[in-house]
Amino acid sequence: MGAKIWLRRGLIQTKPIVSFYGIIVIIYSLHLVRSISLPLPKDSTMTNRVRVRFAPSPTGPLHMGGVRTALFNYLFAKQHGGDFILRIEDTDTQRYVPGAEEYIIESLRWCGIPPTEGVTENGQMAVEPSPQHPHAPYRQSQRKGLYHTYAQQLVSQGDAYYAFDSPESLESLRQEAEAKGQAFVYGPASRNALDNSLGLDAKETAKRLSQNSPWVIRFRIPENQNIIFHDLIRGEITVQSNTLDDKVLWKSADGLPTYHLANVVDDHLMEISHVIRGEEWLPSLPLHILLYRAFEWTNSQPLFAHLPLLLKPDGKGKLSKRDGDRLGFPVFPLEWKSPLGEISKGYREDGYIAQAFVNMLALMGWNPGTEQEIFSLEQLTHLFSLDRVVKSGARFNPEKAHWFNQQYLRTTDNAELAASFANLLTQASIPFDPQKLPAIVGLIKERATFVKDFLDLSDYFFTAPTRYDEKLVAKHWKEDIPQKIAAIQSFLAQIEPFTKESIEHPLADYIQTNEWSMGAVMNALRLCIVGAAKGPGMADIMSIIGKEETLRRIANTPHSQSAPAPPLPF
RNA sequence: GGCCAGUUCGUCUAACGGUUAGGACUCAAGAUUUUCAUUCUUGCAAUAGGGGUUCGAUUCCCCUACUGGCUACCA
Repeated sequence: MGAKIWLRRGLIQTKPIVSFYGIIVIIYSLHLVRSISLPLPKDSTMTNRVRVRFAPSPTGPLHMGGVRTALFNYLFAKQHGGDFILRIEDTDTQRYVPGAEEYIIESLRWCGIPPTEGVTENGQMAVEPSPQHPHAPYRQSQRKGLYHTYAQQLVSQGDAYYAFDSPESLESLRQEAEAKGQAFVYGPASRNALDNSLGLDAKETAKRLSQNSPWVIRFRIPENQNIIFHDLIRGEITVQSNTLDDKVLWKSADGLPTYHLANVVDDHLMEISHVIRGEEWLPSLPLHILLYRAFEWTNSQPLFAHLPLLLKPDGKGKLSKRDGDRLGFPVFPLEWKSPLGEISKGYREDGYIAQAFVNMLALMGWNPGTEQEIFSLEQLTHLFSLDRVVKSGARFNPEKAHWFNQQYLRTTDNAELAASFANLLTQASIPFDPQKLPAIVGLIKERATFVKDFLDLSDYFFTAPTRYDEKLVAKHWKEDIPQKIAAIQSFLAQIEPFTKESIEHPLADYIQTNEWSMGAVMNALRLCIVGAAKGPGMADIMSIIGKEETLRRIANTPHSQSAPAPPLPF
């Protein structure tokens, strides 16, 4: 436990703590005599620079869970003055989706968490190594040759072998086992009876390989070992090697490595210090640990942290694209058009402020231990800690997402909001005075969650009411009202200049000196000007729409001049 | 089925052996306000169950239940 924390500290400090590591090594060896215990602490000669990577697969748009993983990587890197690398894991040629890579890059950019390495300024993946991008290329499909060498190395060391079993034969073995209520495992217990190079001599294997028969390379899981490893979030985990299977490292289908091989090789070559990824990878960690060991890279092996998953708002399982469609909230940061033309909502297009989205994501599975909930990216960078990442999955709550946006909206500058509101008004063909927009926005933004709410919240600033809320009419348009409104009309006509200050108190005084009910008169006036029970103070509204428009609206209110007024025809 | 991880209000979470178990979202009530909203106050609401260890367990250990992930020539 303590060691876990110390290990982390050791890594992120710049001063050498050789003797300290020495102690840890001794403790380890005493403790785990017959077990493989990894990771061992870093070799003190290596650089202690924090280097993390976000390594998505371009099989579709980046899910908000993926964005959160990227965010945590970004925060961790920034906090330690390290590097945040984007690596594209496109070794699955079957599921590759054009445009997904660009989408990922654009999403990170929108969220304000762009990678510092792997992507050049124009948003393209760096292909040629450069001082800024020393490990290019960062697309695994372009690193193919590299992996082959390492796969061969494992075979020649005896840590991996060629397997010739057809997918069909494996499938039937699986079904057989399933029929008996068991699970088929291609591993220590079964591999000797299967069609692979373990039972063949070198000549025979070479012959089989040259015969053009399809082959894969499988990792040879060692037998009867307790594999003990550490996760920065979950602590120590032990797995019995016999329960693992001999995973395919090299595919015959497309002649590319699988995730497991490519991932370990690249993390090593790219000098990754911490692997921060989703919990779905936890079951593969023992395999990865074994791979580091086989390559004898344990001294520079990264530390691992597996993040809890994001769960559906209701029901069972992890958050998926369908939940968004079903419940009406975005699951993706940006809108996505699939190659088939299917459109998925995005937070950006739905009107979310990027920082609100990021803030919400940061608090899913992490918290600083205080009661503060609103954080700038800057603050998050200072406060973030893997120690405070929660272990259990977090159910996503769309309502809380609204709340975050509401919080950010009200602190956003009026001029900035006015600019996006102006676009909205133009689209809706509503004429407006750009000069007045910031003031209007300032009056209504506390009532809104999104900029798009402004439309309904402020319609009366741009157009006179055409309908009058019936309930309000019944409640506030009493028999004596038309007379009083007519009097107020005359009173307002005398006010010059027509500003909030010149209206507010004089009007209140006028009403009071007449010994009228403030509520009754003001509500009736609101009915004339707004047509509904909404909006800021009447003086605010009237000063913005101007004297002329104010008087016109009063005059145009049905029955405002006649007295007594019949309650119809509103 | 097997393996791994998890389990505190409806939801997100705090409390790293001693608290009237705290906060936030949602919901409800009240106050303020010329309306709506904001704001403020209050309320509803939780330690999965069972065993241990301990003076004392949400916290440590074990069992059970449940939840999630993985179990592909996908990542």
